[in-house]
Amino acid sequence: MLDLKQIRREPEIVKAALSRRDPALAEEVDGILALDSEWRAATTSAESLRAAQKEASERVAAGKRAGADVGEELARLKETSARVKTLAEQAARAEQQLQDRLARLPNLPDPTAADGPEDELVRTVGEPRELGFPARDHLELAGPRIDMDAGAKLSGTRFAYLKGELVRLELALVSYAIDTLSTHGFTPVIPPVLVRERALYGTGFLPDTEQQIYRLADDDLYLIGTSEVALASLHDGEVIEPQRLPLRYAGYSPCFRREAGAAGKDTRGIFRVHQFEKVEMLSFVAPTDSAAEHERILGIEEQILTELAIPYRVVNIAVSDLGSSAAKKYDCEAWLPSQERYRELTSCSNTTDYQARRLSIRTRRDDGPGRGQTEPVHTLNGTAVAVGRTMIALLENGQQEDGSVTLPECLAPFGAPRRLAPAGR
RNA sequence: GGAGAGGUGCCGGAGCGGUUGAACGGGCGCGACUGGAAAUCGCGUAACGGGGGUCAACCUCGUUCGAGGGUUCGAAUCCCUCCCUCUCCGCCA
Repeated sequence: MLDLKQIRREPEIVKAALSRRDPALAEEVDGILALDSEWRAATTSAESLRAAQKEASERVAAGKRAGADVGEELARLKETSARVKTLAEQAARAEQQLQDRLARLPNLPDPTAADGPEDELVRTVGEPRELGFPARDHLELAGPRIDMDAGAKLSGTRFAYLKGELVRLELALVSYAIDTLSTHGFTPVIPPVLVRERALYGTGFLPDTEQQIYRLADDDLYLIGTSEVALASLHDGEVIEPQRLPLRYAGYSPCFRREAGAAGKDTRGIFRVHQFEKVEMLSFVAPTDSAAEHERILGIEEQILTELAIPYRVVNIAVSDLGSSAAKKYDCEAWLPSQERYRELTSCSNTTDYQARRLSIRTRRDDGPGRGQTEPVHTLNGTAVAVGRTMIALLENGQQEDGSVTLPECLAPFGAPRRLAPAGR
């Protein structure tokens, strides 16, 4: 949610910023401003009449106590009451419309977010290995340890069974990620994965990406597509005193995505599936600190990729591709030998005050003008390890000519095998 | 799932339908007293929204007693729906 006061104060700046995403948004801002003045006019008249009503009401109460006849005043008040009701309804309707439109505006892009239309390459790290033999993809390397047929039979397309050593590898990746994040000050969290609408609205996934989200029809609950939803909601409605910031959480959860509209895309293997495990970072920081925190989170993602010996590159996502809540986003893309290109593995976003305003998560300004006043915190999120895709990258980059896979040393202490045997036929 | 109890400010805890934004107590902050402290006394102690303002301080109006509706001139107080907490029974990893 954008700050309505900012839209009033500097509409041209807001329009210019939103136009970077989509020129049509500037008009939307004008529409919102018109609704805003309508709402404020209605509110002012409703409230001043209500003030008069309250005052008269007190006179009635005083008169009754004194034993006076208040019949006439009561009749007048009855009429006032009806008018107040009408005016209040008008104001409420205007406010509802305003809020609905406002809620659909995406976040203002950060000035340093890439202009697009292409993402901007930030850096490339690590050299793709010269294999010297034809690359196998992750399904060939995994063999029966990834069972797509059984997954499809059980649950449909884009579901998989993971078996044997790959389960050990998955658990090790998760432990390794949690361990690494702990050293960076992130508190491990296992959140609920079924949430109410508010959590999705608050994080900006609704009304924006409705078609991506699984809903339980009978219970008014949704399956989260990322633990970001649950973690950002952890402080829903709170005022966090500035000395408690930053607050950092490492969420571990399964993630569920409908992948509607992705038909025919990445259909092979577990690159794009309806359910996967992920360890996610989420930070709540003072507004002045979010840019630095964003780089910090990116740094942790890069540390993990480096330790896992996965060649990758970092891109600054083009404004037109930003999700509605992000002001700026980096993706880390891993080299996949079988596709001979870089594919998205992790991602981190600075959502500034967009989610915090919707979820009413505030802190207090601790100096300067307006000291002691509450203002929304900034929230940021980033992938530590998206297990399925990380596994793909490990398999493909660690593959040997005989079809075996060498796995990185850093996972061994967490129970991962050092080597995967070639897939049996 | 069945039966019952309950949700009030930072906390505890009152509250005949009418000066209750909310008694009383505690906590916290400031001040007085003190060499300093304790004790004591005094003052203060919300969020959100509208309007005004030298757009800071501040002033003013409104909303908020789990949430949303309703009754009423007037609701923390009455009615309905939902959410949450606790106790007992049932079921269960």
